[in-house]
Amino acid sequence: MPQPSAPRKTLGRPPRISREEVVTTARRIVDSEGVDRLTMRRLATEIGSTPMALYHHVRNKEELLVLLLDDYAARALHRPELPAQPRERIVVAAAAIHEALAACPWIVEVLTADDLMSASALWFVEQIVDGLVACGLTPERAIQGYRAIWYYTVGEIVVRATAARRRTDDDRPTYRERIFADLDPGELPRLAQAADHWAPLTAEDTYLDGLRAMVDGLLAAR
Amino acid sequence: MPQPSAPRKTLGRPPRISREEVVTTARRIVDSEGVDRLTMRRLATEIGSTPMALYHHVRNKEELLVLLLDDYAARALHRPELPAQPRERIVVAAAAIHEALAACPWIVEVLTADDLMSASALWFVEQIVDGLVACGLTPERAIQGYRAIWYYTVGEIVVRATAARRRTDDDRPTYRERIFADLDPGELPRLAQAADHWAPLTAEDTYLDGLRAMVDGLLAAR
DNA sequence: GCTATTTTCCTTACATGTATAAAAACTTGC
DNA sequence: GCAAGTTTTTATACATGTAAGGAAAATAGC
Repeated sequence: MPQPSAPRKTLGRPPRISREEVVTTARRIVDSEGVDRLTMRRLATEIGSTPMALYHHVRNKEELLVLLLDDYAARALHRPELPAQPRERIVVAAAAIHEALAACPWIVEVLTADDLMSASALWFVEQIVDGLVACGLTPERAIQGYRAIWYYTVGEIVVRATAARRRTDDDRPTYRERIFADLDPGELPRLAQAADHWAPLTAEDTYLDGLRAMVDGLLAAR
Repeated sequence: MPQPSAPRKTLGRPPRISREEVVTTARRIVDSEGVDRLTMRRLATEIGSTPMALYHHVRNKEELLVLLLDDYAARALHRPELPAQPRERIVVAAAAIHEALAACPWIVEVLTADDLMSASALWFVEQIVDGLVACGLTPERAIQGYRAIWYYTVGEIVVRATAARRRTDDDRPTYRERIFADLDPGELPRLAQAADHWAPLTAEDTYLDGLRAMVDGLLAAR
């Protein structure tokens, strides 16, 4: 792993490829052919090297994907005009992150990363935390609040993306469908009643509603 | 794939293993040696068969894991005494699901399943939806509310589990640590201020706080 | 120039999920 | 009993991530 700060005149065999080149090439593959086509071998040949050489610049494939997400965030996250009102500021900042991530289908495998992803997302995090503080939360509470929002956001994206993947994967009846088919209306009346319109309901995009609810709830807890 | 309803006197070569046997054996392996040791080959030899034979009883490994989760939920989800007050009922039901899932570390890979997982969890879902309706939400809103809670719950578990995995994987400095190390307090004051106690804060278990906030917010939206 | 050291790269090998195609073990219709 | 059809099982093969160990290419000390 190359040291970030190497003031020395470089010792050892000089590298022929760089971490940046690896990431850039990976990005090109993902952009043009989808994340499924990104294999270490493919990337290696594309870059004119061997698979194992990549592992000197990237810890493993997962780290490569995190770096890609990072790179993507830096390009896709444009800072919007934020409303002055703190509560709205929180909502808009979170929604901006959500929108960028949701537009990036391959992201799911990485999204489970620890909190705040890339450096370029930090500004949004700052806005959210600051908004929560401006609404009267203590700094600790504000951070916890941000995390709650982040959990909700990740959950929404991951669940929806997986559901979508499963749907295209296959056309046999889903587990869900079979379960809903034989619901006992005596024991589970609400679900039985909802059985028919469950699918359309879950297809709706209600991220914003949930987000607002979460923010309202966080602020009401003052 | 065996038909659920096969009234006929069974046609074709009689099966030597059953889906149930596959799941049961898989469960034994996971329970005793962890989910990492569950490979299709290992499972096959354990069961006295060949890897590809399993694929006649289970669509693929992911489905096997879903079935395992199902099985786990059926055993681990005990219906608690629910409070009479609807708001508290929602919280307790959701917390019960969360507790069971969080106690099951291998679950993450499956947790991204479409909404409501196993049949045995449906009762909890019913309680949540019913509680929301009892608090005045329309049935549609109640289902959306349940889904928001589910997203939050999945996000919490997935993010925390992945963070934990990454931590044990490696002891090199995290991405997060490096980012926090050089925060610009001018641009990101809240984060810079929080940099030191970010790690302990994120280690805290605040699921319940976020859950209450979400529920409060959902109910306030009436 | 020569050896030691350091860093990067390459070769080989393995475990894994699973696609494909053929074989095996049945029932049914004749 | 035999051909056709159906379902399960097996054998073989491939793509993938990556571990292990050695080769290559540079610098540093002599």
